[in-house]
Amino acid sequence: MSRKETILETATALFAREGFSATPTSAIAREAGVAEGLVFHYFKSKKEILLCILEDVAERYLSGCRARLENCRTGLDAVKALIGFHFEFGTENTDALLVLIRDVPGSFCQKFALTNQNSSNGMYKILCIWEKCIERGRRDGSLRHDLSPRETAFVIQGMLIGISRLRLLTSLEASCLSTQATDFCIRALRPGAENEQTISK
Amino acid sequence: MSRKETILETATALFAREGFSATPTSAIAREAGVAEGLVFHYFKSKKEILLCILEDVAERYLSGCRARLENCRTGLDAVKALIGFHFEFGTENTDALLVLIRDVPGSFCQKFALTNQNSSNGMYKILCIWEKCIERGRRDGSLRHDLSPRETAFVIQGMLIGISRLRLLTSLEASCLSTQATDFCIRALRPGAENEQTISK
DNA sequence: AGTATTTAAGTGAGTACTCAATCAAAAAGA
DNA sequence: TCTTTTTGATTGAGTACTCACTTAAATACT
Repeated sequence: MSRKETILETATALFAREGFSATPTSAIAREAGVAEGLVFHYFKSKKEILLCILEDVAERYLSGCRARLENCRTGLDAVKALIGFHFEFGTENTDALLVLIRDVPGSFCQKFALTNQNSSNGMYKILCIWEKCIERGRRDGSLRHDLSPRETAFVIQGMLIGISRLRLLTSLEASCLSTQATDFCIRALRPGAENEQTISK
Repeated sequence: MSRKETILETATALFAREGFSATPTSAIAREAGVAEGLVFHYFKSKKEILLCILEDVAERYLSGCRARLENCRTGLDAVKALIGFHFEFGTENTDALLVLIRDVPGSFCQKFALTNQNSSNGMYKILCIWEKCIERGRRDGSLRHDLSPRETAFVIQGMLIGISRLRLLTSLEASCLSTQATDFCIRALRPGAENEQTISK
């Protein structure tokens, strides 16, 4: 592993544990076993380290989602595949995910906000993937046809990140959570009794 | 409004916007229109300000939940009431909620972790409230009887905070989200087709 | 030799927090 | 009632320290 990679990985672990602002670059260098100057040789600023971590994790998450979608016959299959992948990814990338959960709502709000539907925005891309899944399921009949794709996508995405967040804060075992969350979603999305569906409040 | 309250409110707004670690006490004092020393007259440390904010919001959320539960006949009613309250609370307390979402996973992890099921822990108390709702709904038949209360509570709580988080990051209108989330949950929790329920993956 | 990597020793701005000193108003004493 | 004492609110300059980042020299590689 290159020095640069070592620095990135150390920073990821520290940002996950202490948060971005509370982690000094001196600590990153110390933990990585390099001089502090080297950190600034590879990254022009501390913020760039964070952006690098976030870009990396977003890209891996996105490509993982796309890979899982390839063998899906129906929209329902796709939903199951994406949820399964989400929790798999979460258990294998706890640190990176924690950084995302902790520090994205940070001073980077403008940059990452979904309001500017910048196509370079990872979160927005994932929302679109979910949206397409819902639409597909509606068409092929594997999901309820009274779902509104955009809002449903929003609910699911919020739910998945929220559950991961809660899990990371409580260190509950994930295996069970993944199936519970999947079942929960499937029941909410699968066709059936669409007319009783007006009573929300 | 007393000076102390002014300081607390200013700190809440700044922590929500910039994050705890990235907000200097000097900024709190400046924005609140007081001398920096006064901040430390009322709070013995910067961290104590954060704890004060978090305790306050947790307490208000909890008492709000309890109040809403009083007029509920069934478990299903309770679920609807709690979800409705969650989003109401979120729109009226965006700043405090943002602080919670941003800075609870912070250096306070031990303090707030659900693993130590400290009864003074707000998050744990809310989880318990949800658990009781599920159990109640199972008994009175308004919710599926194959739900496992603890895990379902976990999924719902994660979902609610996750959706709020996503909303705060994207400033989407909340009214629609509340009903969407409620419908989603109701469909997942309401009795019906319990035997098809084995196929999670 | 010459280029790329790595280091140690800075630098100055900014940090949380302290403290001695005012000031106004309440409490106590006459 | 009028003075004296005490109290708590408030200030802002000061302290010790940490921060992100720089620089110039040393080391390793080719």
